[in-house]
Amino acid sequence: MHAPARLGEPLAGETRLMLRAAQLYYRLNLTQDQVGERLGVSRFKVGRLLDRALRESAVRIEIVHPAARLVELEDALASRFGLRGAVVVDVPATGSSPEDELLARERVAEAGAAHLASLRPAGAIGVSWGRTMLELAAHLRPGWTAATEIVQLNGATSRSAYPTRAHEIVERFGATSGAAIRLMPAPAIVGSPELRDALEDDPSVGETLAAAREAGTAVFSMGLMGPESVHVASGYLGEADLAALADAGAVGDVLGRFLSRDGRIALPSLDRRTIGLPMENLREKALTVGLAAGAGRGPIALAALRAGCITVLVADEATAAWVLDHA
Amino acid sequence: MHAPARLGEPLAGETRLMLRAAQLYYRLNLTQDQVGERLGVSRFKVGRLLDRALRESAVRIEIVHPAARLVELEDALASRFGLRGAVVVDVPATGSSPEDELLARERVAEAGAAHLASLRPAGAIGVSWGRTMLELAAHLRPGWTAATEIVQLNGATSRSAYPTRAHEIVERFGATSGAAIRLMPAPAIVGSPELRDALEDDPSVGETLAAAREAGTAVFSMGLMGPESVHVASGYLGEADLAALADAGAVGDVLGRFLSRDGRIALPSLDRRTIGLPMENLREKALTVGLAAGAGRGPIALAALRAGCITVLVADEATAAWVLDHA
DNA sequence: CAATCGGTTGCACATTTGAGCATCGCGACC
DNA sequence: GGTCGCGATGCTCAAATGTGCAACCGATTG
Repeated sequence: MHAPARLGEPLAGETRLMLRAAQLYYRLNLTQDQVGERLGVSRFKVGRLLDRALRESAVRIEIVHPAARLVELEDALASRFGLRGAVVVDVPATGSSPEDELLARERVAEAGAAHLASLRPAGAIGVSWGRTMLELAAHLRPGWTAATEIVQLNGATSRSAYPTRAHEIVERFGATSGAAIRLMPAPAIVGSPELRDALEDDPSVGETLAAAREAGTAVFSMGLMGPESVHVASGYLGEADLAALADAGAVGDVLGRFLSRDGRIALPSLDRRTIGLPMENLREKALTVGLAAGAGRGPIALAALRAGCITVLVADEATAAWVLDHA
Repeated sequence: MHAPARLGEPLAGETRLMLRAAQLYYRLNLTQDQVGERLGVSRFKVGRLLDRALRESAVRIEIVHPAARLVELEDALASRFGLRGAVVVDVPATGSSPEDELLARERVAEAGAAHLASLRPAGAIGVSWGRTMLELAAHLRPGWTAATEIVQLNGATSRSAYPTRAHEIVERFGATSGAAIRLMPAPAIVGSPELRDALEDDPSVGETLAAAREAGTAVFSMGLMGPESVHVASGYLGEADLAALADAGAVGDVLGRFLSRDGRIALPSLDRRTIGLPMENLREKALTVGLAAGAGRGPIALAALRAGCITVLVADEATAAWVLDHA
């Protein structure tokens, strides 16, 4: 398109004029009028000269702020996946050591809390649990929303020594907003579909589940697939389930629902043993905030986006970049 | 002044907004109104955000055209020395081999011819001689000026086998413009002040000299000091004169007048033996175009500028840069 | 020599942007 | 609890800028 004046070519007078105009206009901040006066041409010509300079990219305008890349990623994510918004967080260290994971979680959770507050969600808000959610809850500031009810979205009562602390999360959401809370007194995953159905039919769980379906807003984090999943630590998943999930191509979970790369339920047999809001109900919500923090979350973030269950994604830079790279 | 957001700091929402505004405004060329609409803020706020982005240099506007540097040098020269104009020419090779010198001369002469034509000088035009002037004359296009008379500014009849070709230059100036010509039938430098005065008093030289004084415009090149000076080749300067000039700190010549670094006549005794327009008359002209082409011309160009005998300088990039560096 | 065509110029007018100013909200300090 | 001051906001109005259009210039061609 633009043939840059080769060095050694005689410089056309027009080009000289153009560059001089650009210097006066952009460096000295003169008006086009003043530039025209100094150069002895009309302001219209100056305007056209500047036009040309821009078109031929003789002047370059670039955004050099260190955070510009984050904003770019946010916009790219939002437009690529039709999101209502995206928040990409810069995390200093991007390794996968426990400390780095912790840091990423902190930063993403903090940004998630701030962004969630800025959205001022009303009515009922459903929340999941997990380390990132716990961190997010810790960052909520009193009065951040005027929501009426906080509902736990999926089962969490631990059967191991490692507590899920789901109640802490829900309580913190409630305490900071003044909303009523509704817990879900059930494990995340049980041994059989029949037991799952029985529990969900029981009012203790069923009423919470109904409220979860009604909530207009959902906030959840994305979990890794593998031995480091919280579901393993919490005792919901055993070796056999893990192996079956791996065979089925699961990449991680959302509300205890394990997804494969393409965003489908990876292992329906397991899904039928999972207690909590089903995928299809999550998809229907007006506002769903999904958090992905830490190394290896790219695949599940992408899967969740493909599943269409996210309207606002909050992620660290590496995860965001991975998602866009592989979309 | 501006503390760039350190990586790892939580990114203030304001900054996000600022960067987003900058992206939309500068990259997508939306109006501030449209940006405001998309970002949900007033156009005034957008304006202020963009202001801030500019002040904090989060956006950088730079002129990247390869010739931009030339224009910068031109402007710097013009303002530093109060010139009416300056033309700096890009010369591909900037060594000091004979071929490089030739190339520099060609390019500067070509640019000088073009610029001279664009100035449309009227009335009488005085010209000097030399290799650069010969080249310049060759580049003059018919009808380049409506001048009435072309006057040779200094003596040139050669006493060696190496001709000065001054008449060719003057004739070419005349032929391309239709102006009458006036040659100066005298050597550049003679053996004694008395002979100089006698020649200048003789009508043959005196009338041309008078016309030279009257001319409103002068065009001349700058010569090197040393054994490679055209005055040595033409036989005007001997070993003794060269040594004396060197002792006196001469750096080059203008119209056969050798100057020291500060722009003064380096060796008055030699100057009194030089035939042609004196420095003080050159200074009085409304328009004087001085050409400096080739390695080592920096010092004489600077000296001539300091002498105040140049209103338009035409030089190669290296010379221009040298002058500004040492001014 | 007239006709025509592409490209450039300046202009009137609409849009966009900037500057100064009154107002508002909020926190600090009496 | 009042009020003072500061920063942020939005407004009006003027300046600056972009756009479509008609006139014009110079070159080419029938």
